[in-house]
Amino acid sequence: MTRSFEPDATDRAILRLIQKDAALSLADIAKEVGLTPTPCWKRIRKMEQEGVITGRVVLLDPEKVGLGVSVFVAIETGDHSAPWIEAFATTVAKMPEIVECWRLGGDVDYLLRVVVPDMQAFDSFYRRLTAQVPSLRKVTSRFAMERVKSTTALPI
Amino acid sequence: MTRSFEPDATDRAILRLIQKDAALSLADIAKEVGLTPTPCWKRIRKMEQEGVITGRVVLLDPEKVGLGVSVFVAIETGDHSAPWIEAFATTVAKMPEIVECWRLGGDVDYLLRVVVPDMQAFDSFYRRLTAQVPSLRKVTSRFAMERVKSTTALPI
DNA sequence: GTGTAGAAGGAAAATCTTTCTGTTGCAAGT
DNA sequence: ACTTGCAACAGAAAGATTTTCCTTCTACAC
Repeated sequence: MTRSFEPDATDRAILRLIQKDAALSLADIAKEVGLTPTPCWKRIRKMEQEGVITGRVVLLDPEKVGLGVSVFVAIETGDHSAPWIEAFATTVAKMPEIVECWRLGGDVDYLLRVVVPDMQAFDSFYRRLTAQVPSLRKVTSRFAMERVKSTTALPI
Repeated sequence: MTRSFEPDATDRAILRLIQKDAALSLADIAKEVGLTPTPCWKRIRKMEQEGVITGRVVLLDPEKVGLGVSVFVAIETGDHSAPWIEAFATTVAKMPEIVECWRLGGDVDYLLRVVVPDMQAFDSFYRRLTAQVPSLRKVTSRFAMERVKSTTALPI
């Protein structure tokens, strides 16, 4: 796979800035990277069109909105067929409590992060998950005690 | 812990929208939630001041910027003292490849997600991590094969 | 050398958004 | 019924984004 996009030092500088704070005005970004607003805007638009920038979002404090409990769920499946994988992905997509789902190599097949208000809500989620997904061989839930670090900024 | 902020249905509707797309104009948001731009803006500003909204960021496609490899690192430590915990948190904060770090309850003490360009870069990271952090009892790395789901939008 | 094409930057104007002002309407409490 | 407080609205001002057009620089051909 050859990369279609090769950001130069200025592109990277812009990305580093707006990965941290997308509310910066073009004037501010431009000043930081040593350009005027126009070429800066052109670079950002190009990166949006090429799909390098996939979106702009606001981040919320989970505690403040009553969603302070994160649980990691490690799943080992007994069925590795394509239809099972596809059905599982569909189920995952439909459950908003699942904010992350990764298919892994090795002993664990899937790792989920689930966000809920409290343990009771997690229990309710857990029942729904295990009821809907067949062929689960082993499901291990680990509760997060502390969010030591969590960033959306990639180390570019 | 009593929640200082109680969002009403309109606040939640606004948050659901801008969690998905923060580039929406106030006019668009207002139309969606059935308000005019001004009260809408006041609600958003209030939520920013109260810390409910912690930031606005752009999200990047990891593949497109050459950071397509995510690795989950599960850590069991032999030292559970406060100074060790603090030193570990400091080290984690300083390593930009670590995009997430959670302290867990149960058998695994910490779970990290590490983002790197390739396996070689992961090896380099791994060496640096194990060299800098003392008293690691067990470190298990699992490579992500597929990002089935990954969202910053909380199920509010 | 000279000419040309393409890429990247910049200035200024047009357009659109955000932010602020003052005002109105509604609901709860007296 | 009257006040009080909150949340909404309309419209204006301030500010940001987006467009247009122009200049510069480099690479390549003649």
